[in-house]
Amino acid sequence: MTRAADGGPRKRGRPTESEREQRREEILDAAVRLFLQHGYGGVSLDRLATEAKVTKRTIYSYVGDKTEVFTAAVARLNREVLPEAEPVDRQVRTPGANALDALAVRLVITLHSDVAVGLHRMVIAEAHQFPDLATGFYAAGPQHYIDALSDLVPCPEELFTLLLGEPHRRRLLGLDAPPSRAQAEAHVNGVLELLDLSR
Amino acid sequence: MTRAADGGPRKRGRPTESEREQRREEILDAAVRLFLQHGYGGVSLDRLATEAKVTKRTIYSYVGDKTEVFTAAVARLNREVLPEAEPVDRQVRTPGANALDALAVRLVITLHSDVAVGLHRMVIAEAHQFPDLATGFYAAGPQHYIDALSDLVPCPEELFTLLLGEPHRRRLLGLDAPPSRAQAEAHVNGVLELLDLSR
DNA sequence: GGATAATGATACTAGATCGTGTCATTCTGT
DNA sequence: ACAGAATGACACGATCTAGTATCATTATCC
Repeated sequence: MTRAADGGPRKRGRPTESEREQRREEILDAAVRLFLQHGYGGVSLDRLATEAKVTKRTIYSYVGDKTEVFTAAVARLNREVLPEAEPVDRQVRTPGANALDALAVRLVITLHSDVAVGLHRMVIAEAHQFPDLATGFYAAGPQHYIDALSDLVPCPEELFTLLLGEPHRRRLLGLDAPPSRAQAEAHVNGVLELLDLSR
Repeated sequence: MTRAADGGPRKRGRPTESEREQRREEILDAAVRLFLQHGYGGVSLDRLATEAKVTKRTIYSYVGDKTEVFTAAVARLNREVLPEAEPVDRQVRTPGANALDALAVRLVITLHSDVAVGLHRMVIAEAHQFPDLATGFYAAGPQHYIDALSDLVPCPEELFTLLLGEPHRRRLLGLDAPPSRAQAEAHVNGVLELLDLSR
């Protein structure tokens, strides 16, 4: 157990190899946490260093400058949110009567989560400064889900838009709490009926 | 013709009354321009002062500190984007066969404009720091349009969501250009047919 | 005409931030 | 055991920024 785990001051000097392997992960963990909460401009490297229990020079040697830290944090968030859609492929292979329903509910819950909404908001906010992140986010997020839906319905893009809907816009604006599972299911049912997709 | 109009240095000393009336407008014009392009954190008061051809002290006496300038700029943008929806009321009073179609096209074009998308993006980006702006934006923007649609269709919220759709999400991410009128009309037709709202 | 108010130009304070430098300390490789 | 690599603690320089102060200048009020 490293001393970092119990919050004490990290010991000086060259780290052991096992510590080195955790180092970058710990830095990005802290970066994700801070960027989600305060945005790119609201996080200083000094604060990130303190939060990750590391010095700025270590951040530079493990990740790079602030823009590279942000890029790496967003990439990690993309991978963190995306796995929730992987069962999609299995669902497609065994399309039961409620496969669409199950996928839709999982999609709604996942994309309304604090992490997914925070990522979405962050990428929108910094789209000017980091256009590549916006491109990657849309491909790995919305487009990925739309492609998954395209095997199940004739109007995947419209279905995806409606599954997020105004509740998701309000989430982006910080006006709502994430929906409960019951609320997500009710929303999905309403959308599927509206599009005549109920079985 | 004031000297400000031709870009020269503004004369010193107390301004005439007519100059005073324009002063706040000029400051907010510059603020809107800069905030839309660079976001809240990307605009310094020095730059705003230069752009508005005014000194920082004048900004403070006419509008207030940076947060108040931002609030005033967003309020002005809200009023700037919203008037496009006012003909709604007249349309409602004389619901011809294509009243819905005309309103929908105007809504799509307006809300996909650079100004409207920039405002939307800015409010999302600063929702944490300025939650009241997010509330006001949603009421004056999306909710306003949804209310207008509620007199014409049984599913106004879903129709509104679809009228923006994925193209609007991509606009927020800076991935697309604003749609042409022909593209907007085609999109509206597709959405109205999908929802069985075509006359 | 004289007092007062408001402004531009300029400088300044105080603080934050990015990125780098120094030095003692600790681990790795040989 | 010993040289070199990597780190924490600390400091530093350069830059930027918000907000305020000073002083000459110009308009308004009486």
